[in-house]
Amino acid sequence: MNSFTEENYLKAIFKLSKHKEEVSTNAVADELNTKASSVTDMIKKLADKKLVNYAPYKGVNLTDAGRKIAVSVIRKHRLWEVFLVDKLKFKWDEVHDLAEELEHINSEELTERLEEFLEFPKYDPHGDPIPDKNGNIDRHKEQTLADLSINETGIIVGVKDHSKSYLNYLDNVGLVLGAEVQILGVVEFDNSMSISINKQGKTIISNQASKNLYIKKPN
Amino acid sequence: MNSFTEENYLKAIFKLSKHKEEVSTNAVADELNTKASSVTDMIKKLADKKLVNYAPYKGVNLTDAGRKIAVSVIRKHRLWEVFLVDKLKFKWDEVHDLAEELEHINSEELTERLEEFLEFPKYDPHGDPIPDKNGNIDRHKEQTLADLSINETGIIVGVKDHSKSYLNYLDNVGLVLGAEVQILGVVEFDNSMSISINKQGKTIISNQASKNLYIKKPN
DNA sequence: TAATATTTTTAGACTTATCTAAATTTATTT
DNA sequence: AAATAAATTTAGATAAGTCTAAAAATATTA
Ligand SMILES: [Mn+2]
Ligand SMILES: [Mn+2]
Ligand SMILES: [Mn+2]
Ligand SMILES: [Mn+2]
Repeated sequence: MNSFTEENYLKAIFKLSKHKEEVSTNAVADELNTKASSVTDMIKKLADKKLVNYAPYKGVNLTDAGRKIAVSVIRKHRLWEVFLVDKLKFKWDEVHDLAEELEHINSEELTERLEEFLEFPKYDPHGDPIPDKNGNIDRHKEQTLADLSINETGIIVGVKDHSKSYLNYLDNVGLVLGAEVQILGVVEFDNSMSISINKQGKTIISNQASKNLYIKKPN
Repeated sequence: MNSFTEENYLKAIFKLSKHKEEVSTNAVADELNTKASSVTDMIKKLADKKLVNYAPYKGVNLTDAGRKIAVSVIRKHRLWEVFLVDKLKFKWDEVHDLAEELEHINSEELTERLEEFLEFPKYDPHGDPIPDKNGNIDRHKEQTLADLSINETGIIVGVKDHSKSYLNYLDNVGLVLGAEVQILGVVEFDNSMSISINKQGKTIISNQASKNLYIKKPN
């Protein structure tokens, strides 16, 4: 068995691996709000357990065994978020911290029954794909609202930033999953956008806001 | 905030307090499968936090603050057990260990929404009363099946022993919550009983089995 | 009541995870 | 290629929780 802490390190390394093959000590320290020296210690332990490949000064990456654990923790995190939002009526900006704890309860039986109870959801409340029990994940489409040009339209399918403040802001302006957004104009100076939401009105959003919204082009 | 470990000690002391005002170091050690020396250490810490009253060699008991925490952990434990059985279709002998973990997730909001989602259950799957959010608990009726005499009838309302093997056995013979039991005979030698369950057939059960079943007399 | 047994506490050690400060290695500038 | 800067690792401490073995206190029994 692995401790909560070990699971959190594996999850952090997994997340950071999307951007770079080799993950640096400092990147992990930042992600987990801890110190580089603590990261070095933990990485050595994970390397002893063959959950990461590690060469001093060269960074880490996950072994297959490590990746399997990371994905299973992510699977549980996202399933619990669906439970909290769909069944307990939490809002999408309230569930992350609770899921951060629930994700460490290790019981295949529990996870599978929860998944069934939730009717096999494919995405969590933030639009992130839920890995299946074999560890397969839908690759996330990387197109954001900021990538669209004038007059183009997109459907919101996910958020990149999961912070309470961002999610709250999105709620307030109506930028929720499934909303249809059309670009009315882009300010060249700061890339802020003027948009319509579900063909309604005109809203100005910053580049900071638009580049954190995943969209898909409508069919 | 208190650690999982502290919460487990408080819960253990609460449970043992039902039988004796002052709880002994060894009793706690037994309950938690640990050593007396570890218990002494932890009790000192809990005393520093004013969660228990402690006099060396004299035993411990909970302060109001300590009791409040213990009851809130028990409340969460029992609510999660209801969730696991009612919603996820676990059997009553499968839920204890999972609830042991879930009970430590501290969020009033979560607990209250869960309780609402479950439609404010009064009892857990083993017939134990669920404390309300103010910490009030129904006093458990202390009458067991072993207390009945020939021809008397009782409805099963709870189990004292929560072990997998006992619960499993009860399932197999049909001694589940709500079952109506009538005493057909008692063997004086070992107090084993011959009973009918829901007016059906004749089953022999040991004193060990009958004294762990809580019953109420029918109206 | 004195001897013995039991219970409880203390002493000292170990593990996990963390930190600060110092040393080392790698990267970037001049 | 030195010198300087940045990143990373090591050294040494600390805190939580646990354990074994020994000491101290309490309870039992003769
Ligand atoms: Mn989340
Ligand atoms: Mn999410
Ligand atoms: Mn239980
Ligand atoms: Mn129970």
